[in-house]
Amino acid sequence: MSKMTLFVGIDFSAPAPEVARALIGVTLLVDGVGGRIVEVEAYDRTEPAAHSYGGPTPRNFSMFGPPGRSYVYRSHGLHWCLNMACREEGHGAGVLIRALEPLQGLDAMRARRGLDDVRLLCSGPGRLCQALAVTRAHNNLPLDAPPFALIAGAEEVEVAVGPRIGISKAVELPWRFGLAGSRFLSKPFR
DNA sequence: TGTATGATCGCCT
DNA sequence: GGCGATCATACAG
Repeated sequence: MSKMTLFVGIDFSAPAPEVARALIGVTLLVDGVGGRIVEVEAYDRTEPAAHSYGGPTPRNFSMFGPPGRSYVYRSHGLHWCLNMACREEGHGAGVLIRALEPLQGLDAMRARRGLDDVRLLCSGPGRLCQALAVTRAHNNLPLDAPPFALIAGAEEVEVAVGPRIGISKAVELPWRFGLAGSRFLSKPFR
């Protein structure tokens, strides 16, 4: 495994579901603001719910570049969503970051979100990007260099698994992963 | 607690 | 021209 793809103990050249599971409990910061990752989803080119399904396009090209880079896209015309590219270069896979447990920069996040409730600051892919001020400017950047920072979790975590949310194809794949029992999930696991 | 709906943009067919 | 890897609000039960 290359040095470019291995940091915080995560090999981003591994398959998306493996990377997704490994990311639970890792702390993600953007310009020093962020928290612990509590919910993610895996996507892969071989499966029709993925943006990379069908090959590279102007929107999704960063999922086909080196693993360990960001893929940021706009959802429904108003929200930004953050992914981490994985698998080997050229494959087209990623992990969608769906929820964080806010830890650092609470005031900045509250101001950007326009609300006080910590539980609502980062409990959803669009919400978290608003709280961390992630936009198209953050697309296709290495995740182990500023403004991004990834910090390994200190303790073992129990990971819950279930079907992905908000998609209409490949609904049956159990590719949503979360920190079991966390109050900061976008939706509880059953 | 849940279902429905509008906002609003860019990519893909 | 249609359709989202969404969110906040509005209303029903």
